[in-house]
Amino acid sequence: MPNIKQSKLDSLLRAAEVSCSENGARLTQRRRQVLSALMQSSSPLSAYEVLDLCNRSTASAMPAMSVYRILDFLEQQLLVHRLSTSNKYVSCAHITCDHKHFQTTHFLLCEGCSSVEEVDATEEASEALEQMAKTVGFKLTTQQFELSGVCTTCQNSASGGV
Amino acid sequence: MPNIKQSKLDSLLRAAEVSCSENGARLTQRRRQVLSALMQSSSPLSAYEVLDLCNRSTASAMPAMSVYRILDFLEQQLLVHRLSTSNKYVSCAHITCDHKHFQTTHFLLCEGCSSVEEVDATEEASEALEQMAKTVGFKLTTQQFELSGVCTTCQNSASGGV
DNA sequence: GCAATAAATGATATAATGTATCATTCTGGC
DNA sequence: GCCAGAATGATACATTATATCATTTATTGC
Repeated sequence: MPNIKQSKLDSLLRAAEVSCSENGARLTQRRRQVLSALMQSSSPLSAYEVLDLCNRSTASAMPAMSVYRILDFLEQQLLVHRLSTSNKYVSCAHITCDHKHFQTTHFLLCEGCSSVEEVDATEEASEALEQMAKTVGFKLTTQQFELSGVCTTCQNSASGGV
Repeated sequence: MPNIKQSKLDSLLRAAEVSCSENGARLTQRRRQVLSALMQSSSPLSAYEVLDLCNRSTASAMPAMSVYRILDFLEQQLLVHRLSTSNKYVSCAHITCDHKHFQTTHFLLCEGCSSVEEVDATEEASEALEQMAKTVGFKLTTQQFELSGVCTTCQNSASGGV
């Protein structure tokens, strides 16, 4: 059961297709299948979870190898992000808008419902972190972090969401 | 070849032993062996890298299972930290001092030499990040991040260190 | 349209990583 | 020494990831 409307999914996939072709890449059937699985999930998925979903929705079994290859591709196309703390994948929240990725996107991971919120780094946070790193001589090369917390919904439903 | 002096290693291990006994835990031979391997490494090690090191230094082969168990133990004792982005382990930088861990320790990971610097979060950084999360309704539960960058040494040796 | 070429996927094997389970050994308290 | 619990050994297996080569599918130049 999709967590998003079909119409929404369609428009996302169309936008993804456009985005690919602008890069001279193709959003093939298989790639669309993988991307679609991620888009319909409310939480990040591991490569094998994606695989299972894909193999549930169609008759022709996809090999694990393909999933890894396709996830790599989608990540390069910035259609999908890899969360390194959990080693899972989420579809990018900015596929339909003109949002630019300057290595300054943070991911807020809800411990209750496993949902992910993709937010831009604030100027203050970036500077404070850079400053902090500087005190030990470090120069940050990325401003893309994964922060654990609790989302609004789960804060309200004190139990911790479902 | 150890990257630290034997005397330094000894004092670290002694401090670790004291720390354990204060918690009613024991730093056994095996645990000491694992911890020692991490202490002597200048960069984080995966569980299997630790295993290899342990099995190189002694005749009696340690099973992988033990390494995982022992790493869990050492992590609980705060003698070792697990880096979730790389799924590797580093020995704590504050074993010999009275440093407290309040979930506010950041890890700066050098892309050049893979070294790790353990730093306390600054007030500014913590607040800025909390504020950022707040804008989307998130409440952070931890302030322990892993930031990629380049350390002083590697910045100077432009090649990227070795 | 069609061959040549490149891109993408399939298929298989295998490497690497992590966990479950039960047996055995070690340790401290009595 | 004996016992209970902690720690480790040993084995099997589950999960995750990659290497490699064959096959299919698309693209390009003609």
